[in-house]
Amino acid sequence: MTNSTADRIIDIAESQMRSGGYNSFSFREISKVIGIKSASIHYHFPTKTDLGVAIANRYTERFLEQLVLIKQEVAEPGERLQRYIALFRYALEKDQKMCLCGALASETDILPEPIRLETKRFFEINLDWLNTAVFPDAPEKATITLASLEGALMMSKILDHFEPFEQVGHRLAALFELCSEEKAP
Amino acid sequence: MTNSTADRIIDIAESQMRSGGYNSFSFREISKVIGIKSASIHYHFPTKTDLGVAIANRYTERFLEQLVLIKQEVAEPGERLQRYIALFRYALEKDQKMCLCGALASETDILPEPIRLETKRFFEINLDWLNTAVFPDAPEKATITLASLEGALMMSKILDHFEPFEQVGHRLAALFELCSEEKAP
DNA sequence: GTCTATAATTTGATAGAC
DNA sequence: GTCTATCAAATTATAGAC
Repeated sequence: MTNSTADRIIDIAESQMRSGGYNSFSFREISKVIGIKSASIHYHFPTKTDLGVAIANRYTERFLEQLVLIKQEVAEPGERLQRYIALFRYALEKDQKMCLCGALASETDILPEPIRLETKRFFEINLDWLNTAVFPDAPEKATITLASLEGALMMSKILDHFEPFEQVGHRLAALFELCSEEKAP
Repeated sequence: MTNSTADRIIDIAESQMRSGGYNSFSFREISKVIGIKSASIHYHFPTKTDLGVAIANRYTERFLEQLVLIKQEVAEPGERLQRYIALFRYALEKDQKMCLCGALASETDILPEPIRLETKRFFEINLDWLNTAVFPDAPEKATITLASLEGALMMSKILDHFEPFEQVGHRLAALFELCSEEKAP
């Protein structure tokens, strides 16, 4: 059994969005790839905003599934962090693309409101998870973890090399282990 | 004396690019804002790619000027880092926009080649500067500094709050001061 | 569910007058 | 340098047949 047409539409649109943002996917392009007419896409998703929300929602829900899985399978916070980093590494090395919500967050100002809210939700969910599952003590660590991973994807894409991402992943592990509890001046 | 038309074109296009990326600015929109016809813009910049390169180049050169200035005015690495962080804070709090090259790097795959290369140059220049002026000992720190600052802008934009950026800025300072020299397992 | 046909708008770009 | 006029292409979207 294969995917539904709606799923395939989301597949292709998501891929294009992760490459070039919200203004970089079109009904025509999607229709060419899957071999139907662009008018048919409107049957599944009446407007472009509707499709955009569906894409962001599926992406966030799938990501959340992985977060739940990690929490179930791994108890030790340091190893949970490694598994979390691996989610972003997968995006970079296998998909060779940005995190969808990272690509969208860079365009916050031009996103239709429903898509902006769904993108925001992705970041809130990730911060919540990091705060509870990895850094129960220091809330700022969740922020720098997510920020540096999103930035690392961006840098590895433009520099066309995995090294920036791996350096950040390595540093995050060190940050976790070595600076466990300190105070600022 | 006021700016030249070419400068004003770049001003507006840069602003739109920083809000929504490369596919988010158009000759028509620019022409409306500055009160000339879109055909006139082609006199200054024959193609959209030409304009895009000019925008990225001016942005990078201006940023580089600031980096040189910091190096001249401040000797202490920790204070240099504070001044560096302030460049990004300015982008967020005064312009209320992404770093131009951060917005473009997220769209690496769809950028015309000359724009991609100019964007890449921005990151290379920043890493070079951080490595020589702030972290002469540990090269990976430059990467996590730039990555987390770009990611912090992205997060503060989508979460619509300065807190993520300030948390990252605070953490970077702590990273600099407290984990000055350690080894990983 | 998918098609044809079409509308209305926007886009980057060019030719040539002034 | 800026204009008018125009173009070809791409965009989102709708109406209605099958």
